Amino acid sequence: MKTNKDENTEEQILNAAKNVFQVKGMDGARMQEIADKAGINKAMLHYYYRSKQLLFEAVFKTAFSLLAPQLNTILNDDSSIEDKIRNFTSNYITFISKHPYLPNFIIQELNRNPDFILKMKNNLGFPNLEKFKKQVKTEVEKGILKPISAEQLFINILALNIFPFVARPLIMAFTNTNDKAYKQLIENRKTEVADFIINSIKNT
Amino acid sequence: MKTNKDENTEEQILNAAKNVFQVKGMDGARMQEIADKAGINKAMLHYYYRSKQLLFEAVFKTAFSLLAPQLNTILNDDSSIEDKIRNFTSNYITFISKHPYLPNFIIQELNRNPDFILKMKNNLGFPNLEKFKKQVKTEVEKGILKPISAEQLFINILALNIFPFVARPLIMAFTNTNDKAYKQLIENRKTEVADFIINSIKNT
DNA sequence: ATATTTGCTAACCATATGGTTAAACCATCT
DNA sequence: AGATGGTTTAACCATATGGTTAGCAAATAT
Repeated sequence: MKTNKDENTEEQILNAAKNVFQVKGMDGARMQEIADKAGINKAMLHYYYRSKQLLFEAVFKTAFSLLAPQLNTILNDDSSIEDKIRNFTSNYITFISKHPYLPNFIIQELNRNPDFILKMKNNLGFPNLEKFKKQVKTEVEKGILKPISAEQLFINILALNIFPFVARPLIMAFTNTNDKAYKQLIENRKTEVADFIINSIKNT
Repeated sequence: MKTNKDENTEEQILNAAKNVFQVKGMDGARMQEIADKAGINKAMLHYYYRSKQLLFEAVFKTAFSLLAPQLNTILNDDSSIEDKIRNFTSNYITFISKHPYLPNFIIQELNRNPDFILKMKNNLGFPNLEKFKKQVKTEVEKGILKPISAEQLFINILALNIFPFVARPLIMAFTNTNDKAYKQLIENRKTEVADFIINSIKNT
């Protein structure tokens, strides 16, 4: 019996859980707080999701499945490496700006429990580097790009895009910026990061 | 009355606390586990450090004061930007390889409690960008470097060096590498990251 | 030698927390 | 109307957890 109201409750729980888990992590999150945010009784959490662990996994999976497609953009379309980098950098920073807790949440929880990613790997749509590797190799051979391994390039792209969100408090302290200035700094990166990468790898 | 034995106990606690806190974080750490690892009674933790919070702060401060001097290397010596980047990249990756939990610990806990860094900012030896900024400006004006803001360059350097340690489980999954292969990949970055950055910013 | 301070432990405490239960509620079907 | 079955709640439970206390042990001072 899936009335509207039922679906709402389940979704409300997931939403509240998303907020709490992403901000406080598995260990810091409290079932009571999730229930309060969802505006329901704590017992409902268990009615719908059985346990904290399962509720957490539901949140983690939706978070991860939000992030993965973004990566596939750069891996699986047919444009040139340069275009891919420009597109990805701009899109990704825009995307994360709307979900600023996402990368940190995923990275943190994977460090807490590295085996967790094995469950994700089986999912359809898990990022796969094969096409990207071939493409980098081809463009290097053609002399479009300077020699670089696809893995290292991929890591660099991720690092330059994701790190400013993950290490935000640290960087804000080092660079002496407030929220507004940091937002601007991130905004600038939408094009600067791509330029930075392409400057480095493109043959002239 | 600081006998050897006393100092040993206090240090043993700090050491055990370091291990537990760095792996499990403030929320995931248990006082009992710290006591067990230190081989002493739980009450001793409170005898020496009063509360979990204070013990945690002691750990955090030592961790942070281990990391900060590394950053000052790149900021405050007199070599050229290029040399700084080469030195820093190699040294930093070597250093972190010996303390792999450090960056993630600091980043995670700062996200949990951003105000925490204010306490650090007052410490002597807190990284300061002023000299680095001037130097970048000078080298850009001289035409040695392509135009880039010192802040963005600094963020890029940090990102490329630190991110592979922070996001290790994620990257291992994406690139399909095991522990050994990942270690090699990191090893290669000691020079490749510097090349990557310098390629990007140096005028030819 | 004795008193005193310091280091340490076992037992205990109050509270927080994830989870359960029994009963109430409410919509739908007969 | 009354039975049925999914949904929701208040009250409850067992355990984990940070923290405290009273007293012992050992070193230091007198």
